[in-house]
Amino acid sequence: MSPDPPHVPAASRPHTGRRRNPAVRQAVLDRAADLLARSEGIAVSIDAIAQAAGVSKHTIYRWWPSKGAVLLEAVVERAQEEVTIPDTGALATDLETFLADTFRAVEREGALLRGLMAEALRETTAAQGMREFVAARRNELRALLMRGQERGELPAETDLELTMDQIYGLMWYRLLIAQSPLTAGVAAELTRAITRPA
Amino acid sequence: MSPDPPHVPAASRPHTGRRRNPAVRQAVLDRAADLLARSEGIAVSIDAIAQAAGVSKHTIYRWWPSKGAVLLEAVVERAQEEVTIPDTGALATDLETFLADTFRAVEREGALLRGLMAEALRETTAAQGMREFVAARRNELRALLMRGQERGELPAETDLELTMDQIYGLMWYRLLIAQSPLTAGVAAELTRAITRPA
DNA sequence: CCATTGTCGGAACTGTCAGTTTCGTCAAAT
DNA sequence: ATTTGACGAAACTGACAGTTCCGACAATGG
Repeated sequence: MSPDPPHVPAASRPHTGRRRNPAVRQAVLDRAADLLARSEGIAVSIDAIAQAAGVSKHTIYRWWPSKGAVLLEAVVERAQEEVTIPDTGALATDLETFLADTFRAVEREGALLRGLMAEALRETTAAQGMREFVAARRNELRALLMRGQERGELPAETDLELTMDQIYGLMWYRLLIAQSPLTAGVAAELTRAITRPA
Repeated sequence: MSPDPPHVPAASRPHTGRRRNPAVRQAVLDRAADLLARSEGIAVSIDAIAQAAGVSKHTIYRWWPSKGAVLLEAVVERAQEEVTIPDTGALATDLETFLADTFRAVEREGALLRGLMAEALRETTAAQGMREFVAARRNELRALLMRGQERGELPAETDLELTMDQIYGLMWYRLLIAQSPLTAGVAAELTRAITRPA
């Protein structure tokens, strides 16, 4: 997930030469996310990111293998502190809160996620990274659902993987295809549909 | 959906000059679909389609406004006769059959749909066309679900739009992101989840 | 038969963009 | 002071979408 420096100093010789400027990394990621979020539809070029960040293209390609990798890391960094995993003891409450938080974050960073998806569809490294990112998010949701299932709030025979596909599927579908909103109301309704008492 | 001829003959003067060669249209669409289905991951270029179809690029751009439009029409044409809408009188049976058929078609033309999605994410006309295509598919499913709802096989308060988002969402999610299979078993399980007795 | 209208292939062209390379500069560590 | 490596500037390559120009050819109307 983090950038892959091509010149890794050997363990024996700790370091020589000028050190990497951390401000560069941050500037690139921040401006990449900004540009992506702003320029709805139009693709964001590496040149544009470089110029906006006040950084040379060379430097970007020193630390990231491709444009997709930059976008991916920008998304991951933004998404990191967006959603907390609730644990109130009631599945319906936990799920609705989680979904509402997630949807809000997705609505805010929608253009960014669309741009990332576009990249993932034409570049293997971005696709791989995105699958890892998505898997991490799934793990959070799975834990939440399993707690509910263990408490008997969800039938034991419910296939959680399928349920998660329905949830995240709906989210991406609305984001990418239908372009319909992901409101708190949708979170509530979806929660009702999933936890519908048997 | 159909190509938009830039030189529409006026109604008063029926036609003059050489007529359009229908074989060209078919060759372009067929080879576009083939290339798209085959070249998993790598984008298909207009030059490649033109060469494979034995047609000049000029001719393609005479009849289609953009690459996305070509891909879209190729997909639509392939999808036209793939799925029939069952009406057996039992929602569970109808839905499972419909989903199994749909999933089989999607599995077969997965690369094609991914290519189309990539195009739709960076081009407005392709995105617009895809939304229309998707809406048409939704209408079929909606009719199927409504019949079941009227028979009381689905609670009256079930939001069909949300249900369809869950179904098509799962499909696209697996196709685009998870890259997990869409088997007949998934169709059965999803049907159970949707028609779960209250 | 012949002028007109429009289709088609070939090929050159423009513009954009990802990714590479070269060069010169500057900072940190020995 | 010398080495190692980070950085900017800028030129470059190659791919590709979309455009334009040309010349050939086919259908139609007179």
